[in-house]
Amino acid sequence: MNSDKRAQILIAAAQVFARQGYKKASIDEIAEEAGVAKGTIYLAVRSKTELYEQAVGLEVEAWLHANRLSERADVPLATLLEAQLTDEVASVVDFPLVTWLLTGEFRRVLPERGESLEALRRRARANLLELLRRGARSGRLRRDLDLEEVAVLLQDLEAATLLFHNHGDALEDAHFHRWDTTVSALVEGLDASREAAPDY
Amino acid sequence: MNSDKRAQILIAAAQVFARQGYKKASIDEIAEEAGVAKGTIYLAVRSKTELYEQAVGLEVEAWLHANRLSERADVPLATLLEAQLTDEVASVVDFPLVTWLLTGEFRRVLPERGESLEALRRRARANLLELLRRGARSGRLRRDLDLEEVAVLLQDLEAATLLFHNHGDALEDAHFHRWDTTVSALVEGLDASREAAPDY
Amino acid sequence: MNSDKRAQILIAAAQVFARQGYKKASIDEIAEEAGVAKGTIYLAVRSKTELYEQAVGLEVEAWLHANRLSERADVPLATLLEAQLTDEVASVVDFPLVTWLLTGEFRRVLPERGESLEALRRRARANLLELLRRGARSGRLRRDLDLEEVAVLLQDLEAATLLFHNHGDALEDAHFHRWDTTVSALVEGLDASREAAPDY
Amino acid sequence: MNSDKRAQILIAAAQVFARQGYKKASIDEIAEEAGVAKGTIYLAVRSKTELYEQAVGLEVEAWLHANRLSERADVPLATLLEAQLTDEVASVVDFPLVTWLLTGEFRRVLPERGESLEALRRRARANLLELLRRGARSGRLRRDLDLEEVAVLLQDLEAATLLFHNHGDALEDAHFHRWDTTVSALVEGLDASREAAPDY
DNA sequence: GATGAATGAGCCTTCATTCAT
DNA sequence: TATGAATGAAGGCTCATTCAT
Repeated sequence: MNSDKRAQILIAAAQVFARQGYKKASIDEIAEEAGVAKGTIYLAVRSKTELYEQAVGLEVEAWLHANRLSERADVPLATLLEAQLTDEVASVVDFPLVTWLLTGEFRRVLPERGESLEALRRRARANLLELLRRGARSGRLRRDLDLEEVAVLLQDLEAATLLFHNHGDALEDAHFHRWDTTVSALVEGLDASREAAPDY
Repeated sequence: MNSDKRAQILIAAAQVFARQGYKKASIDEIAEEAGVAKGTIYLAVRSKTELYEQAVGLEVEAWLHANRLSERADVPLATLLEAQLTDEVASVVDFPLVTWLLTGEFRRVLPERGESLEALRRRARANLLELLRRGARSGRLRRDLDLEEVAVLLQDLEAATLLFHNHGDALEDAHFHRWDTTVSALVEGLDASREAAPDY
Repeated sequence: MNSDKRAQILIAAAQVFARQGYKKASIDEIAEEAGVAKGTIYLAVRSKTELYEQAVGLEVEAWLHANRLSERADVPLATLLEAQLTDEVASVVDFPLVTWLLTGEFRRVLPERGESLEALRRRARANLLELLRRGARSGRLRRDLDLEEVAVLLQDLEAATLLFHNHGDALEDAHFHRWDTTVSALVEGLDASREAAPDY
Repeated sequence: MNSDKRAQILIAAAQVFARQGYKKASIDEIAEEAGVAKGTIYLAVRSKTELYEQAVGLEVEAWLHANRLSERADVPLATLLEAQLTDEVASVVDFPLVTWLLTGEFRRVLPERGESLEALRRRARANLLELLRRGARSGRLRRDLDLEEVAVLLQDLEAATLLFHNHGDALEDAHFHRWDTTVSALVEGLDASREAAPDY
């Protein structure tokens, strides 16, 4: 299986899954969207379940790449983090399956694949985690933080915000105002200078 | 069809729909959950579509009843509204189909039943609307407000908040802090003393 | 089970079977037509199959009674036979299940009840057979005839004619002209004076 | 869908429909008769309704082909027509669905497909109509005749006769005697020499 | 006896999956 | 490797039949 064709299938699958939902999406429609025969899909994946997982996985990678970290080192961590969070949330509209992953729709569709779900969510935190690690290496982060845990917290914040986004209504302005405040507060709370004083 | 048995079926349907999603839920599983035979389902409803609508409808009623208005008249409207919004949002975790209704999942599942969707959403605004009407009758609300429109706004606020709630995580505290602010601002904006001056 | 109610059910069944065909007719519709509950039907018969047989049986009896023989003895046998055939054929439009019985539709519906079919067809020949027997007793019939066989022949003639009747079209006039001829020829062929001469 | 397999399915369907009637015939039984899986049926047709129509259609074609016109030009039209009618009627015993079509059973089964019924009946008149047209071209037919209407008349005659045929019994001889007379009369009535004199 | 709610086998149809080409 | 015809399990729905009242 040529890698291009494989990607072509997964992209088509992502589009159809986004359009129809998991159950209603049919292999027939995905094959047509991809411009291949039905059987070819089963050369790329073993089942519809795996097709869904792979499609989500590919979209996560594309989303991560679209939001990959810049190498600029002269910008304060707080600014970088806030920009990263905002960009990831804003770009997710082009990656609907990432929304499903972050908001838990994925779990409802494939309840028996919780493990796969967690792996994908973890992967989706890669950029944030890397950013935190850089902050830690440069000493700008409180040293008592579990970076994984912080990344999870930030991802949950993204998830919640992303859900807001889906409701393009009058609340959005109010929400984005609060968004700034929240992110600022969080990022400030991570600052090295706030490190808990040892108990002595 | 005995009313109790009908309710029993609708409740079972609500559980299975909540667990599996609309498409994946099977009449067989719903019948087993309800402890009746498959055919019995069709004594209560005419189709799976109607079963879904009725199950959502019943859950809306139960949710409205769980959050029915008290008759206390000595409490300020702003306080009552804020409490009502908070209660409705907090209780929705026990009524997953209400979540689907408010967040638009319903529309994805039954796109051809938009009318039914709107009717159910309207019904789900009943408590808020009644509270606003009481406020209007007692002169504590700006008279130039379209109460229906205000109720829609509040319902949208609930929908967004409710999506937050689904992520029972560390963000909750931060969120509830913002919640207070938002509701307060909204309710204050409705106050009679802010009424637009007539144009003369 | 009161005999009137039983008849009421069988008559309703006959009407619905005539309207819908065997398979499409539902016990529900028959019960409603009869003005009884579904369960009551099963006090009268054991199954839909039996209901069909009984309904046909009742209609055969009603049809035989509507065409019962007069006692006039002074009329030539040929005239009586011709009148009897014509009357039976003409009256069958009010007894649609008799049509089904005679034309074999019955056999297609209940292939495993061929025996019952034959019994009903035999019963439906009762008037003709009795007329033939009277003719035989009064010596007006060739003595070498098997009366049962002759009755079958006449019944088949009825069946064919009856099928013609179902096509209320331009052929009818032509057909009735031939009908006279055919019946005359047949009846004349039965005349005692034509009895085959012994071979000696 | 291979054309042979499609025909195989339609032929099997025709057999089962002929055996069981439309309602009682099951897709399962048809699939088994055809030696294919149930799903394969739905590669050939979209529904049981269409399967029935196509099966009738195929049988009509096979019947028309079995009775296709010879090219002999030296035979009188009356003789050709009589032979054609006799052949078509005689051969219909091998095409039971054609019987259903001509006698109106089709209409009882699929009352909502009256249009399809008419199209099939029209198609089933193709040979007769072509023969009439040849007669018209060679001047052997009254010129004031609507050939379609004449074909309908002949088809109705076939339908009625065909019903006779279904009772392979002692009446047949008598019937065929009348058949000759009727067809002769009809065909003679079509003769060019009987053409109505113009009104002047 | 009479009722009709309840049952569940059986039907048509869909679609994920397989496999001969 | 790629195809798509073929498969058959599974699902929504109907309706003959049963049985508690």
